[in-house]
Amino acid sequence: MLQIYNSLTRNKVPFHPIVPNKVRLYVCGMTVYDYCHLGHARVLVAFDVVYRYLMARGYDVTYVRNITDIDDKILAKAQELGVPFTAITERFIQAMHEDTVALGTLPPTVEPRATEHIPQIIEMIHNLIARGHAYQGPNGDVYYAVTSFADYGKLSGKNIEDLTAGVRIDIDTFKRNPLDFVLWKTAKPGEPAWEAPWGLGRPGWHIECSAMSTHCLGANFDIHGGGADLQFPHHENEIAQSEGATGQPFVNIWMHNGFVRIDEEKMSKSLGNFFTIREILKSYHAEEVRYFMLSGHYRSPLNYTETNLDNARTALNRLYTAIRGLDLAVTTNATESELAESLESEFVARFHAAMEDDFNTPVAVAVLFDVVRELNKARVEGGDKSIKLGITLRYLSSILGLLNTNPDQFLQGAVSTEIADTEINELIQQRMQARKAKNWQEADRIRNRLLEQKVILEDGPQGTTWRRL
RNA sequence: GGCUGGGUAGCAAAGUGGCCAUGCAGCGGCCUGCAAAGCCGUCUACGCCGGUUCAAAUCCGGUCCCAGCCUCCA
Repeated sequence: MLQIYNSLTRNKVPFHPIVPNKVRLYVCGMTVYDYCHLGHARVLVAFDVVYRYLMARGYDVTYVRNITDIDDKILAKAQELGVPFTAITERFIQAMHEDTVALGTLPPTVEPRATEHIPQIIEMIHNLIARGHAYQGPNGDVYYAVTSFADYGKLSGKNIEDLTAGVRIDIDTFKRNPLDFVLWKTAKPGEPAWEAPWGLGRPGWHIECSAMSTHCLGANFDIHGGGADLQFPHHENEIAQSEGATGQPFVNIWMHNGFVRIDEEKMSKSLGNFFTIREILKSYHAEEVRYFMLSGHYRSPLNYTETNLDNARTALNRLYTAIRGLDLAVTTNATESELAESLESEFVARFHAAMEDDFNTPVAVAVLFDVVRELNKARVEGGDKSIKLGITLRYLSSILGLLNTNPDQFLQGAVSTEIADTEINELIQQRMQARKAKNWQEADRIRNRLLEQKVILEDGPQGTTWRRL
């Protein structure tokens, strides 16, 4: 039985989809005004694994991940560069897609954009006003009245009194309550704007997610995810908006992933201590980044260090080395039931037990290494058992989005420009001659020379193979 | 100040009452021309102080430290 930690109730709950066998999943995606950093990579990978695992369990999953393509920061950047805001969003949407492809994440079922859902946003604001949850201020902006929603604070464990006590004094406010937030923002001259009953303007940040999720998945759906920093106020406000507008319960399970940290501090744009995905990919294979993310539980903080990425590299090398040279063609795109005869059920069961416990990837990964040990032992003997273990390893890894590359390609792949494959092979040939002549000094000289180029040679019964460090 | 989480060996990271996590690194051995890879064995743990229990890293109380949210943020 799959158990998922629900941020709303702060405990693990058995997962029962609202519609049997169907899962509706919404994840807050990116605001596209800059390149994605490792923190974004973590959300992408964490929910990619949730998506993959739910599908592996046989669920028909609708995965919605939105794009925020209208927002103050986007407008600020457009102004700074003197270009239309769409030039900014187009550029960074494309960059984001490049990053998601590089990270090996599956594309979501739908990727809605705020600017393409203005009618739905307007309709929801209209409903909120009609139901007494929203009002138009003297400045023309439309606000959500937090005191009109009795459950406000239920997700983040806050209450209106405490929040009010700590609120900053905002002199030019047109809000009835300092905690009220903008649903519709009146456009200043020159700003992009859409027609609405309350005048030309644009949606506030929180309303778009309510409108898009409801539009794509219905008023009540199964799982809503995002980074832990979105829990308050963003997700709290989404609940207030959606439940206020529809009168129905909004989301059954809220999932929040932990942060990526640098020097024990949250990685974020505002702190300026971030690495973009594309920067990291200059030094590390995307799969190493993914392994690094999965080596910790999705709710725990994850400390970014080069040592940790290097550890991910050696760990992944061990996994790939285990299946190198095995003929596992049969596994391509097969489902678990199709593969049943080819899998070692004990490891499959342990893997599922780990994943069913709130997607416990560190334990699931540990199972992979147990498979590796058995596999390496079986390979000495040869025969069917090693194939079966290899298929098991690759199948289970695929659920985590790992080991999808050809092993030789991965182990010999260059991350940055280094010594060319042809030159490596030439040197290996030279060394082979030296070894035949038992000229060990020359053989070792060549091996050391390659090692300086971060190429490791492995002499086996079938000849010499190589891999990059 | 209010509210969440967390402190596990050299590093990373699970576990949550009694038995092995796991990966890397270290040490010893096997294998190898020597290595590498692999296999076998092995050493470093549960922040601190009390308590409950036959038994606690795991439960309870206290205490110290860390991170996050309360402002845009994945």
